[in-house]
Amino acid sequence: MKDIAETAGVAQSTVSRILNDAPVLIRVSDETRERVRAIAEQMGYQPHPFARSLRGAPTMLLGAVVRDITDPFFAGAIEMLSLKAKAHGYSVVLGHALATADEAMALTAVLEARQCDAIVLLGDLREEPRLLDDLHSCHVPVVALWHGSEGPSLGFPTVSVDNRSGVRAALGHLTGLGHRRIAFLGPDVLGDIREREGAYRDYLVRARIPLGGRYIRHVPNTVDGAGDALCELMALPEPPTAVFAATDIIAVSVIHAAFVHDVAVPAQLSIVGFDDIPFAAATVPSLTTLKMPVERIVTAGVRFAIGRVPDSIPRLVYKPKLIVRASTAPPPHEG
Amino acid sequence: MKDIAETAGVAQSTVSRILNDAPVLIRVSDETRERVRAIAEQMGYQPHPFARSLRGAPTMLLGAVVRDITDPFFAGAIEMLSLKAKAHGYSVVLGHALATADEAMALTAVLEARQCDAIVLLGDLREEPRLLDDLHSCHVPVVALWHGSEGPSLGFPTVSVDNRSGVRAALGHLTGLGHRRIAFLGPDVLGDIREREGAYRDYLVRARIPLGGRYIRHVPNTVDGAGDALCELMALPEPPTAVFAATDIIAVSVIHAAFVHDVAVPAQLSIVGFDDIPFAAATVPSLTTLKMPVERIVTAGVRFAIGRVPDSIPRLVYKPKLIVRASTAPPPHEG
DNA sequence: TTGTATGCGTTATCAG
DNA sequence: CTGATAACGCATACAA
Repeated sequence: MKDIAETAGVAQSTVSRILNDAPVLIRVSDETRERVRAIAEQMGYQPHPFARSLRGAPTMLLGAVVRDITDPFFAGAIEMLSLKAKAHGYSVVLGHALATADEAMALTAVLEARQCDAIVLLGDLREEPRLLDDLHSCHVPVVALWHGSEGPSLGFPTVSVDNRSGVRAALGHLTGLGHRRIAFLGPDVLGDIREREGAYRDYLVRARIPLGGRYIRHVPNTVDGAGDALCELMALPEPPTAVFAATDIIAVSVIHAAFVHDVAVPAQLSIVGFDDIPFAAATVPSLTTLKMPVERIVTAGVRFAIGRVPDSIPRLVYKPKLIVRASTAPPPHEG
Repeated sequence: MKDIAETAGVAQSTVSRILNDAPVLIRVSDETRERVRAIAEQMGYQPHPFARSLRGAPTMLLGAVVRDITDPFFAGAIEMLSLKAKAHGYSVVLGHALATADEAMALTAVLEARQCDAIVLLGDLREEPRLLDDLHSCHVPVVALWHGSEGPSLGFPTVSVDNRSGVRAALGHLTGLGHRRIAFLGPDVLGDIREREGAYRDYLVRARIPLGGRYIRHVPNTVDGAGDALCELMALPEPPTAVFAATDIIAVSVIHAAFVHDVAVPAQLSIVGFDDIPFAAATVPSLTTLKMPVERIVTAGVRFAIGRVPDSIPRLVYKPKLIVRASTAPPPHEG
């Protein structure tokens, strides 16, 4: 910018004013303006954001701390975040919260994130208390996405999916088909998933299907995590006729395990997932699931992140939508 | 830092020296050092990276431009990149190169990336010539991952998978099982994928299986992209007995389409993919595919990105590994 | 309408 | 051994 000022024969401050479209209060002669603009263009001038932020300007950086980027669901969420952020001129820098990371790493992630204008948490990070503590003592706004809508407040704005509504839709679909022995498979973690389990229990009680938790199994959220659990369930004297999987990944795992163990889907066992990841449409058979309102959740999150900080600590919730595909059917006739 | 200098009653430059472990040439009295360190600790001092980089220090930021974050394969690659980068103290900022983005957006991505110490390209970006041009006129090192190992040089270091070796392994496996009518389904894009198609053609010629490209179909790299192509192929007078899919995503699409159209896998049709995404182990049936040496490729990429710039423009290549699962079997008997 | 001067947080240089 | 000062690139209050 100094160079361009010299070339144009004006002061550097003038250049700054012109290039930043300074308030109309300060009028610059059109002649000078044009000349400077032309030279800047020709010299390929690039503003240096760091110098700007040194002066107190926002860094236009959004920190994203993701529970697991490998999870296709979060990968999609990140893409959406990146998109929405860019729409506001922001870029996304990745922090990590890998479960395997020691606490020092979590700390580092935050330190590096400190120069962001805001931090977006994706997925339930309550397993990293150290990180959350750090975040609380952080001056930038923090917003938590998919942390679950119930339970004690985290201290920052939260926007989640309406898990109860989703579970109602899924179980309503299954009971509507005639199912009564409906199993639940989900990871044993806090937050969003736990809420789905709670909603499942509540629904059954209210629908007068007293299972007493016999059909609940905790499995890791991986594509090969549900095999053993499914075997156990199908070996019961009264095996379930349907499985509600807390995530599509688990649903995929169940479908695969069912195939391996010769359990016909959906003839013998119906399966419902949660998330509607891209693969859900391409499983064999394709998966009935709940479509996550990703765009709305991310949009709201970005608004909280870069908008004015609200006085209260809002908790937003959006409803998922049931997508009926080929993995659900009426239960087999009692034999 | 000014505060801590005042509190300690020393000059701010002294603090800087101490906190940065300045060269031993300059010795600071242990007493002062300890005192300053203690105060810094207690005041929770955080260095401000932007101010540092203003002075010419590296930003410790790695720009990642990825073709499609939603692609589970790239999601895994990004995670690995993030991991390896952090091992060297770097963070990753996301650029986007969505196919739908207009050129201005691609430009923006680069501009924003300019303050990174290096830029890592993931996947073939040759469809964004504007972006590549920008990158060439960029001062920071650029390294391209998964851009393919053949064809004209991009002008920056490239590290890719050995597509020919992978294709040989896959087709060798299929021909070893007795297949001769092997179809190829892949996206019609340049780079890595095109190389696989070329290697497929070459292999068949050398194996004296003259198909003349009758079994080649170009399909989008999506989970629902292969349906029509598969129908066409199976409707041929001599339908293929095996499909080599250029990516696991396409393979998943083929498996699903086969199921929908009552084509038995692998009894009637064997399928091989490429990448070994996590889902490949959980398809129905599980997918025979080529495991991508992600860690080695990313490690090499990071080395090029943050290491000394080599005088030549290296092109590294790592071999994938065939993983035989349940989607391949001998072809059906000719009826 | 434009130029000068200052400061943001650091580090490097030079003087003390 | 340590303090003062300049410089990095930019924006702005103030002077001309």
